[in-house]
Amino acid sequence: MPHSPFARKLSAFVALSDEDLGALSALYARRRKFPPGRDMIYQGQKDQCAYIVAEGWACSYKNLANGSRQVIGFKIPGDFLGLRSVLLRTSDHNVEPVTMVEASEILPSDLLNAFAERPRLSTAVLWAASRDEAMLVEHLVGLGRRNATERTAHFLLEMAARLKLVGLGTKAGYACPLSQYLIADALGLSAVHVNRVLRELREAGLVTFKDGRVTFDDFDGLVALADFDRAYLDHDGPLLK
Amino acid sequence: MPHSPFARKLSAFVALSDEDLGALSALYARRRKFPPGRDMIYQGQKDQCAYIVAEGWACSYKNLANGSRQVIGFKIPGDFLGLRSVLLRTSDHNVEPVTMVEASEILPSDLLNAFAERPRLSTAVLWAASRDEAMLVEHLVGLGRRNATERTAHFLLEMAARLKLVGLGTKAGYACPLSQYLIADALGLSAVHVNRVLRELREAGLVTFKDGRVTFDDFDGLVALADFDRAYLDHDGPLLK
DNA sequence: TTACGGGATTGATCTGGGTCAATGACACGC
DNA sequence: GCGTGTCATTGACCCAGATCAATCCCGTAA
Repeated sequence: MPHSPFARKLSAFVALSDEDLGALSALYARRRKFPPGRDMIYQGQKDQCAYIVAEGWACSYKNLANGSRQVIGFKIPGDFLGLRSVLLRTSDHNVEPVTMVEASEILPSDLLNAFAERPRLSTAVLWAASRDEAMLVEHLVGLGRRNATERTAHFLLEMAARLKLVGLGTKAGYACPLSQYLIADALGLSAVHVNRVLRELREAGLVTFKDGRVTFDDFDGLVALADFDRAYLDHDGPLLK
Repeated sequence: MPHSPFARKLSAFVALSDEDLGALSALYARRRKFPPGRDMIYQGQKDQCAYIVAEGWACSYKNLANGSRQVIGFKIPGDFLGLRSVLLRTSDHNVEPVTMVEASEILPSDLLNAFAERPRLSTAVLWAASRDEAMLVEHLVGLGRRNATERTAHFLLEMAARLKLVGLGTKAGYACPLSQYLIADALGLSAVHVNRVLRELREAGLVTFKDGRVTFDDFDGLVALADFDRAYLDHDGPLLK
């Protein structure tokens, strides 16, 4: 089974036929590279393509009138990107490559045709979208009701769980290319305060964030502190067989 | 066209055939009532039904370990409810009726069958989910980067725009059954502070929130204060014809 | 008619996290 | 070898919004 990480992710939820898988891989024939420094998707842009990330990290964000910005989420290999922009026809956010990103481009028309012809594929993508939405909800809850420490701990754990699923991390830690500024924009904090919180977590012997790497010193302790429940990232076998 | 508000909403985006519409209305044969006081959906519940709200307001929320809670969003007539719970097979949140709610129950199996047989319906629901996600993103951005006043103003405007779409509000105002406690839990603030912010907005001649009613005294001024852009709630004609 | 309970309202006080400012530590292009 | 830019780090101080504590209003039940 020479499937892409994305195909593997979808198959875990909705059993896809060979035809479905064929239609899926036909979608992403065109592979593109995006160096950091220039956004892949711009807010307000119409008829935007969608992408499936193959390599690298990206982040989706929104700029506010008051000059600040809020990072909505980070995208890692296997993630779908820009689905909302395609369906709503105008992108409501920007996407910026954090590292060099390699992604397969999907034309809106191809995507909609595939949905029309391969209903299972459509359900599978709807599932993937639901999973993304669950992460969004967790993020929202964190911004609304968790303090800076819990929020940071939760964030580091969520990334660990997501990366582990695509083989880019273990319970011990993972490579993390994010600056403290980016993390601050994701967590609704200032970079200065993120720095302080990371120090606290390190001094408490919970996690170490250093030189582009997150190392868990006390995984269970961190889970307890963050009240982290990974249920929202899991699933237990295909819904449709 | 004796369509439900939900069918009308979907049709605005994806042109649905009579067969599609038939399949849609077959889905929600069973109408149920939910009085306030008992949740319609519980976190952790499996094999949850989905609902389409016909009457009343509900709110989805999550309880945290630290005792606080975060309201994810409010559901009004025409809204789909519990789609994520069906697709992920376990509900990650609670849904509580704010007023008496009337809703059509949809069995998970019926929903999945309808998706398999009516691809357009599936795409239409995916669109509705994207629209909900756009609201979620706006909410997240508000919690992360807007201050209490902007956040409150934005919230009141968003509800106005949504209610207007289903004929429950005008530019002048709308009936709003929410307590200040509920609004606080949605905005990540304390009820006391929501009260103060509402007073400020009233004294500034922008909006009045009183006796279960929101009245706009200076709509444009409020839009300016909140940096409100309703693009994320709009769409311009069917994507699929 | 009184008691009661859920909201709304306001004042007083406290604090988590922001802001400002300075200093290091590298990695680069020239 | 030397500027220059980006990120990390730390200290000093400040403020938006939380918390605590009353009071009020009003609908409902006994």
